Amino acid sequence: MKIRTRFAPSPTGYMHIGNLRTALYAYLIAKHEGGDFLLRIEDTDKNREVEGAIDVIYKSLKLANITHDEGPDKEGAVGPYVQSERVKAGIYMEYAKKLVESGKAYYCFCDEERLNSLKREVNGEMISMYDKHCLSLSKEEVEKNLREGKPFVIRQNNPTTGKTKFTDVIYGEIEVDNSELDDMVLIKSDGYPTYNFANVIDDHLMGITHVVRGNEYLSSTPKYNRLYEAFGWEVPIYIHCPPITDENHKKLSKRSGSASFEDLVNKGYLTECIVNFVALLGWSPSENVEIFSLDEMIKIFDYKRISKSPAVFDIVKLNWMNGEYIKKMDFNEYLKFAMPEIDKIIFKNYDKNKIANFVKTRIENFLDIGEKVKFFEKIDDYDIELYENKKNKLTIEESKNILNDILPTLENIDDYSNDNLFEILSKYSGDKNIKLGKLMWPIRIALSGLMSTPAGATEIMDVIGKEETISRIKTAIEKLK
RNA sequence: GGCGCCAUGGUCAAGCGGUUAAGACAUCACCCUUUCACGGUGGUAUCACGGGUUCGAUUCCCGUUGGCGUCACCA
Repeated sequence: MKIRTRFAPSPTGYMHIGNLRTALYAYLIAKHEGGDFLLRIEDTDKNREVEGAIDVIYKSLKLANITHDEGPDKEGAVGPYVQSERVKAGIYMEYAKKLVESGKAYYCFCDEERLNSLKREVNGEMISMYDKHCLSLSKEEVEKNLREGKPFVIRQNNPTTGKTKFTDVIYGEIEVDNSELDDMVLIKSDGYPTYNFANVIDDHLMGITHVVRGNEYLSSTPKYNRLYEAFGWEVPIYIHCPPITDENHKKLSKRSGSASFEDLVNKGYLTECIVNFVALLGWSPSENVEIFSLDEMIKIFDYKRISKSPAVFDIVKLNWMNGEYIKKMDFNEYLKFAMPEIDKIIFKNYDKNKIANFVKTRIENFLDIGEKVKFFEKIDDYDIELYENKKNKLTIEESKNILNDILPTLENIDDYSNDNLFEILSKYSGDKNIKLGKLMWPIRIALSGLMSTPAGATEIMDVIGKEETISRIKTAIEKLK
C-alpha cells in the first residue's frame, strides 16, 4: 500500500520549530517509500484565525524545501484541504450524526455555567471532565431543544469501564482505563468540529496511513481510536514524536527566541542547515553521520529510529553546524549571503571579495561578519598594551622600534599584493634576524587595532593598499610615542 | 491530584545480555600558523537510585526519585 502522510498545521502565523520537524518527518516517511505527503489546513478555531497565516505556512515549507503532493494549492482527489471548507461541505456534521445514531455520540445542551461547575482546581490548573449529564436526555427532549434552536454541541460517548489500547511505533503499546476517557466535544456550538474530531475524519477520508504528530497527543489518542472503531475504520499507524525543549527542559517558547523557523532564518541560519539540525532532534541515522542534504535524508530516514525522550534545542550546536554549512558553501553562493553584510560596513573602495574570503572559515553566522571586518573601514581606538605579546616575547618598546624600522621599507614597495609583501617581509625578518611572527605582530596591530583579525598583516595591507597602510603605521607610531 | 510517557557525559546521541560504553557539539591541552580561525592530535566527562531475573546487566522486570505531557466548545 502506498504510504500517505500529512502535515496538518493550524494557521497561527508562525512555524514553530517542533512543527517544522513534524512536517519534515512526515515528509521523509512518505518520500522514503515513494509515498504522498499532503498539506491540510486545520482552521477550525475561528477565534484564533490570523491573517496571512496560511502564507507563512506555504513560505516556510518552501524555504525548507518540503514540498507537498496535495494541498489547498494543489488539489488532489480527496479535497478540499482546508477544514473550514470541509465544514461548509457538511462533512463533519454528517459523520457526527452517524455517531449519534449509533449511540457513540450525543447532543449536549449544557451551558457554560454548568460546565464551569464541573471544573475543579488542581495545582493551580483548572481541570474538568464531563459528567454525561445530557446523555440521559430522551429523544423527545433532544428534538425539542433542537427545534427551539437551543445551542448544542455533540459529544463522544465513551465507555466508563474496561480499557482501550493502541500501539504507537515509537512508544509501543499503551493501555488506559476507559474511566479516563472524557466525553470530548466533537462538534462545537458554532457548528465547527474540534481538532479531535476533524483530525480523525480527515485522516481517514484522505487515506492517511501514517499519522505523525507530537507526543502531547499521546493521551488523547485512545479517544481517537474509539472514533475509528465506532466508524469501523482502520486505525492508522501512529508515530508520536518526542518534544523539543529549551535548555531548561521546558517547552520551546517564543521567549527562548528561537522557537520559530522564521526567527532562525532571520538570525542568519541557513535554511538547509536548520532542517538538517532539526531532523537530528529526536532522530539519528544508523550510519554515524550528522550533516546531510534533504535528498540524503530521504534515503536514510528510518522512522523506527525516532527516539522517545525529549531533546534540548542546543543553539550552540546549531551555530557550529551553520558554520560547517558556510565553509562547505560554493564561493559565489556564499557571496550572496556575505556581501550584503559587508556592504553594510565597508564603504571604501576595497576588494570585498577578498574580505569575504577571509571570513568564510571564521564565521558561524553571516550576521557576525560586520563585527569581524569593520576594522578595514575604520580602526577603533585601542589599548597600546596590544603591542605587547608574550608568545613572541615582544614588548611595547620593541613594537615601536619595529614599526619605525619597517616604515621606510613599506614606503618603498610599490606592489602591494599579498605575495609580494609577504616575500619582502619574510626576507626582512631573515635579514634582521627577527622572527616572522614577532615582526608581523605589531604591523597587524597597527593596521587593525585588534588582538585578532580574520587575516594576516600582509593580507590586510593587500586590501587596504599602500596609502592607507602607511597612514595607519604612522598613526600607530604617533600613538606609541 | 488522576492518568500517560520518559530517564546513557553540560547538550545531541550510538548501544538493543558479555563493548576499553561509539560519534558530534561544548570544554581543556598540544601541533600547525604572519594574530585569530580553519585543520590535526589527544584529554576531562555519562549508564539517576534501590531491588530482582541471569553465570553475567547500561541493556529485561518491579519499585523509588526526578522530568515532561495531558485532564478546553485550542490545536
